[in-house]
Amino acid sequence: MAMGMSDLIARFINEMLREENGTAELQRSDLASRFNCVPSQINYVISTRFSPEHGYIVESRRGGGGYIRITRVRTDPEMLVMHTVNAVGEEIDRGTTEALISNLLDSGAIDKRTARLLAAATGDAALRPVDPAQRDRARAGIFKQMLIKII
Amino acid sequence: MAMGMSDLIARFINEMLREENGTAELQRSDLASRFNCVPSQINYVISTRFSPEHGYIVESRRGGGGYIRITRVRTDPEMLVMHTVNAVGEEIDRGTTEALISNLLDSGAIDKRTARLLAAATGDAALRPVDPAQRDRARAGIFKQMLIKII
DNA sequence: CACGTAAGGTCAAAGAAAGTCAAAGTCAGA
DNA sequence: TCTGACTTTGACTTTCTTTGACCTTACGTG
Repeated sequence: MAMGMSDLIARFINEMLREENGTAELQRSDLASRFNCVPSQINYVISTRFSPEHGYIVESRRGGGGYIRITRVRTDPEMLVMHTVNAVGEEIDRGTTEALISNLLDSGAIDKRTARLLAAATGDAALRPVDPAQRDRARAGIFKQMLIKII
Repeated sequence: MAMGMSDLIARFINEMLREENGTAELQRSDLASRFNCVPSQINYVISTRFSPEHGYIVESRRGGGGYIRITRVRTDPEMLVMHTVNAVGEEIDRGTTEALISNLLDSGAIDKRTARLLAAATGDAALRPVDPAQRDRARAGIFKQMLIKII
């Protein structure tokens, strides 16, 4: 398992989250010096792995006694899926679809296998036979039907 | 048996897969320099010999600490799925698709939920936006892509 | 209240991998 | 010998990470 600095930091934060079940409070410069990296790397890790889209709330305060608090929020999976269905209109492009799928995956609403299936069914390879002009409409139809049945 | 570069690389990867039973994580540029070839040749080997159609899942990440992970997923049920993939031609009608799906379900190759997803993605409701003349081709594309990724 | 110091925030540039694609090369079989 | 399939290469692209300079906000003390 390849592990860069950012992955190590993320793992550390996850550890904290697990130990204090669901919430981690840290000091940016502390963490940075513990890992021998620049402070802003902590922000990078947080914004790429603990963003709201990943299911976390991040609060912070500057100045003396400052901190960063990360809280894991568990959204109801069904709610999220329905929300996604409603977010899909008459048509949807591939990029947006992928983003929605990985949101669902990250938030735990669907598992990896399901994500792969959704991606497979709405991907370019699968839709190649469809007239490009209709592709986004077809994608929307397929995606929504699958999501509806997922629940 | 002539052994070109690609075959050697493939053999090497198979070795890794065997040693770490079923999963190999590699770094493209590393492997490339070990075999004195250009990095993109690794992609060639992977796409010709370790594709999903061959029964592998390939995941990767770019950037610092990037990697390519290949996982073998060959079991009996998967063989059946692959068999089904190969049975689907350029186009397929809804009835036949449903029959194949319930075959897979009956044989235990896929579970009920997966069957529902397959049916949802290839059903009339999902394909309504697609021009009727192209529908069977689209269905075939979607069905096959999903089956390939089902593993 | 002003101001110094101690946090954290932002952003963009540089660096590190992997991906894509098409041209050029090989080679076995008709 | 010709042709088509498979390989090899390399230029260019995209994505993710690391770093650092500079900005903003909160305390706490004189």
